[in-house]
Amino acid sequence: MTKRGDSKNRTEEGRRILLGHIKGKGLRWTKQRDAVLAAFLKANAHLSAEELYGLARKCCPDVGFATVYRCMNLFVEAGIAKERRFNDERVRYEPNVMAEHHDHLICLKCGVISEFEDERIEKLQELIASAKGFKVKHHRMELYGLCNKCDDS
Amino acid sequence: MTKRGDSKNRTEEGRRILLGHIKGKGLRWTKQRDAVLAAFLKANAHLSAEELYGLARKCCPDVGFATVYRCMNLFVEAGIAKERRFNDERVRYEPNVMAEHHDHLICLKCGVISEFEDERIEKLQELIASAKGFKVKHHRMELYGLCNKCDDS
DNA sequence: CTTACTGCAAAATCTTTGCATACAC
DNA sequence: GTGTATGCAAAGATTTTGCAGTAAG
Repeated sequence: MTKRGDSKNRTEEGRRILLGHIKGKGLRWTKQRDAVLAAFLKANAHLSAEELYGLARKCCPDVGFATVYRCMNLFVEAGIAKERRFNDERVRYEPNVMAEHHDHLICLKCGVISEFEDERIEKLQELIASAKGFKVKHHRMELYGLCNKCDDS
Repeated sequence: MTKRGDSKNRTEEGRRILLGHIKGKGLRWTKQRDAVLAAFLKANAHLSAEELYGLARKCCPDVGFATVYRCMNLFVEAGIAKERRFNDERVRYEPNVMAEHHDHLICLKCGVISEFEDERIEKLQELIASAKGFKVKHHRMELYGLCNKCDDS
């Protein structure tokens, strides 16, 4: 069992949080939202809107592109998704359920995205920022390079 | 005098490098390229294509938008400019002449972009990456927060 | 029944490209 | 002269929005 919890737990927790957000705001639960949510949480990856559109349509063919975007914006608002943009490409969405803060390693060849967390980095950032009179709210740290597999070949 | 050299030196060096690149490839030196280059190097900031367009037109009114983009792509190719995209906004260009590697602090309120360099960060990155079997090629580290001025108000 | 949600297509935004003309070399 | 560079407008790519119909509560 990973730090993040298994896929089943995450999916249940994600649905619970989203339902709370929806009820609290007088919004509605629809089969499209369910399809996009399921695709999003099951994958546990950094998917683009296009990829989510493809996945969601597998179980609910009448999902439109706009709905995927509207869903993802809703999920971000509800706190269960985070937007990421690596390598200046399109936005990708990352599940934010039962997840700790982390940064990313991106393989330039195969595109695999790996996550890491390092307390020393967090502390150094505070140090550097305060030396410049900045108060850090959030940060972004991405390491681009070659993963084990791609470096060999 | 800063680490980066003063604006005059940087401009001369940038022009020298670009001219070398242009001659080497059989390209041509035009007044538009000169105008965009001058605007870009004089500002020494993180400007968008739109901002560069505005500046370049001041001394050369017949510069088009497409030319600004074409120029900036050429400058990146020649190695005198770097593309940056903060906060998922549009691309901004940063002079890369007589400049050391550095990372950025971005104020969320006033948008000011400050640069910093820290050897400890670089070393930690290598450490973290190699623990994951990654070989780092480049990285991106951005701290978002409030600068001195904006935190007070 | 009320009004939020949807799909579609059109718009917005940023960047690149095609084309005929202008101009370095 | 030859071929690169330019401006313009049109096309691309990604994301958002307007609208009339659909459906959740």
